[in-house]
Amino acid sequence: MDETMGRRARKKARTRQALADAALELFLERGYDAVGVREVAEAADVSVTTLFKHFPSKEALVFDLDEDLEAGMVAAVRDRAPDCSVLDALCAHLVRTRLCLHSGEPDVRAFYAMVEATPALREYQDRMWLRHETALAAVLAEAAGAPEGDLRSVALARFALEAPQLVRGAEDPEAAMREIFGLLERGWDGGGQAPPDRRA
Amino acid sequence: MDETMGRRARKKARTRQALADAALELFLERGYDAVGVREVAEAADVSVTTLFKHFPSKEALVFDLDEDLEAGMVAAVRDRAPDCSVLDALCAHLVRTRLCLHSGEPDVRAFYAMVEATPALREYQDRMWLRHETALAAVLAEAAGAPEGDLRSVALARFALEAPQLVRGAEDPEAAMREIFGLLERGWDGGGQAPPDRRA
DNA sequence: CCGTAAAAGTGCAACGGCTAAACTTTCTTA
DNA sequence: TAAGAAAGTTTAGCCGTTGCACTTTTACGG
Repeated sequence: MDETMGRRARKKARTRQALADAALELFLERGYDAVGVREVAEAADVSVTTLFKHFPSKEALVFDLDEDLEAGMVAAVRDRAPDCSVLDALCAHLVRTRLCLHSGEPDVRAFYAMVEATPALREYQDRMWLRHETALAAVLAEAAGAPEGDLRSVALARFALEAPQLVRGAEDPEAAMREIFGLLERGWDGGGQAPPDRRA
Repeated sequence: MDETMGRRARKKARTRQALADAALELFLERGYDAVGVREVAEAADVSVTTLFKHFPSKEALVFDLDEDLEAGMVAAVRDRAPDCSVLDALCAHLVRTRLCLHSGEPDVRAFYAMVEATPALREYQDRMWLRHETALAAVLAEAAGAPEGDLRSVALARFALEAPQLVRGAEDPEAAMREIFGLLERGWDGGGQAPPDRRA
C-alpha cells in the first residue's frame, strides 16, 4: 500500500478493495445474479450508499481494472515491432487479452467463466471495451498520419473492437480474428479514396 | 381490425394498441424519463402486470414496429436493382431509414427527436438493429453464394449495421456512410482469401 | 495548535422497472 | 355445456440506484 498517499487515501483504497474482494468472492460462490448489492455491502461491512460512492454500478464491482486495459491496448499499437503493421499488432493484442481466457491460473479461469455465463456481465464487458474506442481511434489516426477524429480511424477502431465479440463461438476464434483483420486491412490499406462510385 | 382473428385476439390487439398509444402520447407530451410504467398502464386502463405481458420492457413500448424494419432491410438487399451492388443497396437503405429522420410528417419528426434526446432510447434502438444481424448476414451470404453463417457475411452484417451509429454527428452523415461502405467494399470485394500474411 | 472545511461514511427512505403467485373473468372448443 | 386456455387483476415485493440529512475522520492554513 503506497506510503505517499496519506492516511485518508489509504483508508479509501482499503474499503474499495474490501468491496471488490467481497463482491468477487460472493459472486464466484453463488453466482452474480444471486447476490444482491445489499449483501455485498454488508460483507464488506459498509453501507450500500458507500458502495455506490466507490463503484458506479453493480457490474463495475467485477471489472475493477478497465483503465489498465485501455493503456495496454494503446501501447500495443504504439510500441509495436517495426516490421509489424498496426492491424497485426492490434489483432495479436486482442487475441491475447480477449480470446485466450482458457489459460492462466484457475482463479482467472473461474472469473472469466462467470463473466461468460452471465449475460449482464458479458454485455457490460463488451460496452466497456467500446468505451475505449476513441482512445484507440486516436492512436490509429496518429499511426496513419491522419487528423484526430478522422472517420476512417474511428470506424476502424470500432470494427476492430467488435471483432472479438463476433468471433466468439467460432471453431477457431484466433483464425477467425485474423480473417476479419485481413478484410479490414484490405479496405483500409490503400489510398484515401473509395473505389469508383458505380452510382453514376 | 382483422375479422379472421376471433373476438379474443381482437381484444388482445386492442389492449396492446391502447398501451402503445397511451405510451407514445405521454412520452411525447412529458418526456420518456418523466413518465413511469405505472402511469402508462393506468392511462391505458390496464394493470402494470398486463403491460409487461404485452411488452417485454418499457423501451419496447416505443418501438412497436421492429419486425417490419428487418423485413424491409432484407428486401432492400434481395430485391435490389440488377446494376446495384449489395453494399450500395444496403447503404442506400440504411441512409433512408436511419439517417433521414428530418423528413416526413411532424409526428414522425417529433418521435425521432424524442428518441434522439433520450439516451436510454438511443441505446435500445441501436441494440434493436443489431438484433437483425443474423437475418442480414443470411441474405448477404445468399447474395455472395457463401454458406449460411459464413464469417465474412456475419462480420459484414455487423459492421454495416453499426455504420449509422458511427456517422451520427458527422457534418455530412450521408457522405460518411458512403465512405465507410467504400472501405468495406474494398475489403470484401475480392476473392475469399486474405492478403499475403506478413507474419512469416 | 486549533478551528474549520472537505471528504468518507452512515442510515433511511424512497423511486422506478420488473416479476411471482394466486385468483377472476372471458372466450374457445371438443 | 363442461372444461380449459388465455387475458387480465391484485397484491406484494425484489432489486439497483439515488437523495437527503447527518456523524466522523482527516487535512490544512492562520
